[in-house]
Amino acid sequence: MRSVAALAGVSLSTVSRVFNAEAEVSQEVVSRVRKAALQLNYQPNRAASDLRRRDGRPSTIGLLIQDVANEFSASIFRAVEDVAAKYSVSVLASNLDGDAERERALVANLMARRVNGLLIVPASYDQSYLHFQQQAGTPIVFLDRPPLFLAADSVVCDNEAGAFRGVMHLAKSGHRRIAFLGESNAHSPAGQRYAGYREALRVIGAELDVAIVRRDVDTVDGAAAACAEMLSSDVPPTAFFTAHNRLTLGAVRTLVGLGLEYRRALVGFDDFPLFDFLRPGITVVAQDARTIGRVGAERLFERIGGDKSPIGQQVVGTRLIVRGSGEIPADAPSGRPT
Amino acid sequence: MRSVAALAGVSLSTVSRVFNAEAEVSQEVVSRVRKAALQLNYQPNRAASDLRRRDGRPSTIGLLIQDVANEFSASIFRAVEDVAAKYSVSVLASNLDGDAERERALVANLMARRVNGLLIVPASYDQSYLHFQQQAGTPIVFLDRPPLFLAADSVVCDNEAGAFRGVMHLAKSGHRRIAFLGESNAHSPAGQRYAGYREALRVIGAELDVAIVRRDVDTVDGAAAACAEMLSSDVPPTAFFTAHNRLTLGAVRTLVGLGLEYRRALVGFDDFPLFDFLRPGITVVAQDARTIGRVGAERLFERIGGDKSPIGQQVVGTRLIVRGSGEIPADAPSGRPT
DNA sequence: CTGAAAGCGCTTACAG
DNA sequence: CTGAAAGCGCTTACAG
Repeated sequence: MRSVAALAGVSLSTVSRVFNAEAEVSQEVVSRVRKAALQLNYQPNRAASDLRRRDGRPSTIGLLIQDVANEFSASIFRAVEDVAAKYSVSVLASNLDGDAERERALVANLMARRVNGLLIVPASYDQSYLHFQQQAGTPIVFLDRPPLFLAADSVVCDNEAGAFRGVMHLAKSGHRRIAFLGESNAHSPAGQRYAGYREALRVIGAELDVAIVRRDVDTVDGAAAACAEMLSSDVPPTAFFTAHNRLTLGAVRTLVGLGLEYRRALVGFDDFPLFDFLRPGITVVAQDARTIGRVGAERLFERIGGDKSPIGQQVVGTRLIVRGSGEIPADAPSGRPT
Repeated sequence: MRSVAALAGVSLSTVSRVFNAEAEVSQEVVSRVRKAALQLNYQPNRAASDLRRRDGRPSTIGLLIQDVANEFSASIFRAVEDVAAKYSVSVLASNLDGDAERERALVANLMARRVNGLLIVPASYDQSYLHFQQQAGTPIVFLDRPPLFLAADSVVCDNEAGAFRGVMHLAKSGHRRIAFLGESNAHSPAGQRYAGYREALRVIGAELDVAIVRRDVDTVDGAAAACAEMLSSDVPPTAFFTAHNRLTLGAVRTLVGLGLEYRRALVGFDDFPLFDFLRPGITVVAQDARTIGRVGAERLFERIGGDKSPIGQQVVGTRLIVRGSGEIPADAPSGRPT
């Protein structure tokens, strides 16, 4: 910048003005400076200019998600980036993989960078450590999971209501012996989905049988095994409710493997690509990650803009998508798989 | 920082030393400063420290991909972030959606931020504009597509060889009338995949029939329609080679819709979730986005580290995954669909 | 409309 | 081992 000023024969202030306000600088000088800048291949340094500017923040937000290789995380990222782009803000994104320590390290990093705001799908159980960052003036919005031990905005989907609806949908086809497969992470949405399952059982007056409830399944293989085990029991379930798309995949694999895909009903929480291409199509309670990301990002930008309204939780609805697997009747041929 | 120094009764230099080198500062002073920092809830400002440091770069790389909602882009992002995390470097990522203007704007933004390096899956046709940025000392590595009108490192998959292999695989089951569906973007990998297709036809001595070649299909619906049209012709193809997973989806939809999924062979380029769950499973030439991202990121960090070796292109192999759809014989019941 | 000066929050020789 | 001073590349009152 100094050399540009020298070459154009003006002061640093003037060069700065040319690259910002543009107003109150004469045409003649503007073109002289531009020419010099071009000749020297000058590029303004954003970091330096941010530093001197009012709040000294870099027009960047941080985004901490679980794993961008997941549909859900990827959709959130995409929606967030779209909103951020509208505000000419960049996104610094990282994957947590459920690692709470990594979360803390990345948050510290983002704070040292003075990001304008933070969007987070937390991996940690306790987010009270973020209180300092909030005090320091960094707005934080939680996605998918509400904060624990911290007052902050959040955007979640109606996990309990969605699960309830999914299980009631199975009951509508006559099912009363409905298995539950859920993730182990008790403080995650999995807990609420289980609550919805229990509530549905209560409403239809079905008994809760721990033999067909598994709340410690985290992988496709685990779900496939759990599903097979339940099916080989003396009183196998006539329907399955899987609380995560990964677990739905496992259940599908086992059902297809045993040739039972048209004999046992299945409703999954969370959609997945090609679920509509399978035969039968997989009936799901779909959550809208795109909307969760968009709404969360918009909330964040309101906060960044100075919005002081009370902290709140926004709930994004789920949608039951009927495709076949969830409408298989309870009186389809039963008994042990052959 | 100033108040920390005041509270601890030391100079700014000392505070700075405590938060960096840590060496040559007495234990007593260190603890005094730490205490003051804690009390004031002090957080160092990375931007300011970067500015004063040797190269003034923010330990950040830029990543421009097409659309993180795509499996391919997401896998690249994930691999790049993993490598960057190893180097304690953050990733600023944006989606281009094939928009060349957006690409230029985002590149300018990243350069103004003085990112340490740039990874790009270009949307533009001509990347000569990046020459300035290279001169300014920002290493650039291309992913998926080699640079045009610019000398830069790149990591691509063996598009032509992969397509060749996929088509040859179809020929092995007796097919000679093999349709091609490809994207319109001629300077993208689509062009090379088409070249592989043509080469395979040449090798097996089959004639190239433009009636069953479509190089302007970019959507699932478009592929489904093109596939249906070809099937309803007087001399329909006995097999399909689709040069993109989106197009493979369209072909599958049409084949299943017409009940022909076991009568026409199909090999697709690029895998997709659940292709292994479909019946028949979809045989694909899979590219390894994860490896492309990892290798590209590692190359970038070598360059950032000062590596001056000659610019080069690294080719990541593809893998033929046999699942059923590609092994359907040419003499399966043919004729017009009923 | 333009320039000289101070300063953003930090680091880095240079003294002591 | 510690401090005073200069400076990273820019912006912003304050004069003129």
